[in-house]
Amino acid sequence: MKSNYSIKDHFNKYIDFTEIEIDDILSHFTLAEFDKKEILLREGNVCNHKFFIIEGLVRSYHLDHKGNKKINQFAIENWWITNIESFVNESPSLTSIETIEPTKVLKIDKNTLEDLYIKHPKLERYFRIITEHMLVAIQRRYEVFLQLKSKDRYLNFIKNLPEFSQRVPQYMIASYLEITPEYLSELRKA
Amino acid sequence: MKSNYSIKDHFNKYIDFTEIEIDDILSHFTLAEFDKKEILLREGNVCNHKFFIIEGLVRSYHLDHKGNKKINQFAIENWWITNIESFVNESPSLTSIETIEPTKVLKIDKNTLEDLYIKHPKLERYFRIITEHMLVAIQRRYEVFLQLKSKDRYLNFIKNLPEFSQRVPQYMIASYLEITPEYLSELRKA
DNA sequence: TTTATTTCTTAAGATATCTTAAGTAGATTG
DNA sequence: CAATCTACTTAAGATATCTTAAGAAATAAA
Repeated sequence: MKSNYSIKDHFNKYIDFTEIEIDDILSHFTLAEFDKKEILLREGNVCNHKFFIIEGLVRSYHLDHKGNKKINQFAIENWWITNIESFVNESPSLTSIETIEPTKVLKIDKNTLEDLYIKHPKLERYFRIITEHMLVAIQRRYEVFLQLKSKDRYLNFIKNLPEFSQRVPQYMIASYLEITPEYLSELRKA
Repeated sequence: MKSNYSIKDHFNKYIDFTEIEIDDILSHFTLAEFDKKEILLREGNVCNHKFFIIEGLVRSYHLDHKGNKKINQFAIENWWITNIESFVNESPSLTSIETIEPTKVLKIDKNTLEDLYIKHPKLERYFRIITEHMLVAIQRRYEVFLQLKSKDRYLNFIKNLPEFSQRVPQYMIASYLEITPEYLSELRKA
């Protein structure tokens, strides 16, 4: 495992790992590469991995009763993505994770990660902290949601995640914002 | 610190602590008692504590632009509550936490908790796991939200949290479900 | 018990957002 | 370059939900 990926910086941003520790940890990660529109996790399967995105862009979605893909997460470089519910409970995932751009990830499976927690308590600390941050982020995201009307959600989105508005097609943003593409189009005009 | 509170069982449900460990950990918690309608955390202050509810019922809310209290969380016996964003970032809390019933909590402040993490890595593991579970719960909650219309959100709520529908007044449930009390009333009739 | 406060209900009109259906522009493939 | 598919726009009518205002019922206080 090449060990000069950006994930090293990410680890060190939160925890003071030694070079040795990081190399040992990273030696248990696997690099995987995907073309665009490839599936990392398929709805219905158990999600056994956490994915760290080295390069690229993915979305997580589920199919609603009409067969529409409802997007609940995007992730880009230096973000973790998984279906946490499936990962924690080892239950069938309610979402699929699919690339939007060609994507490289480092992935680690649950059992290996559990072993690493024992061997490297610092790693468990890292994930305790990361998980807290995710909790904050998701809470903030949904609160914005509940408090803002469609138009303001959209403005809020392009302001806070400008990179996404460049790299993600409009209709996917609409889906993520829980707006119909038609109505978003109208809002953008107004 | 009396150490036969239900919190012991809660710890042991996730992690195999020894009696000694738990007693040491609990010796750093403080018991606090509140009447109904008392404030545990006031919007604008930094939330330095995590609260474990021994007995009672609380809500977390923030004031919207019209001065309405928008409830974003309830918590009862054996639940943790805090404002995680404020706690993690040491930023002013965007929510208040207030009792609905007379309530007893065990509370621990951030610095003490950080020290305990060092002394008892098992405790850090406990919170890593707890935090993952919260992440799952909040994600699931909001996804229900985005997918269901008002009526089904309400039915879903009384089905999954029947205890709350008994102990919490209707207009607070309406607030939590992001429905006006008038419309909820109408939905209940229909 | 009487009064005051809190909680719940009813109904009419207003608004945000969706649905459907069609058309246009842009991108990708043959 | 033509053809096909994908993404975006427009507009009319339908629906869910909110707003406002008022009154009824229940609970707590005096």
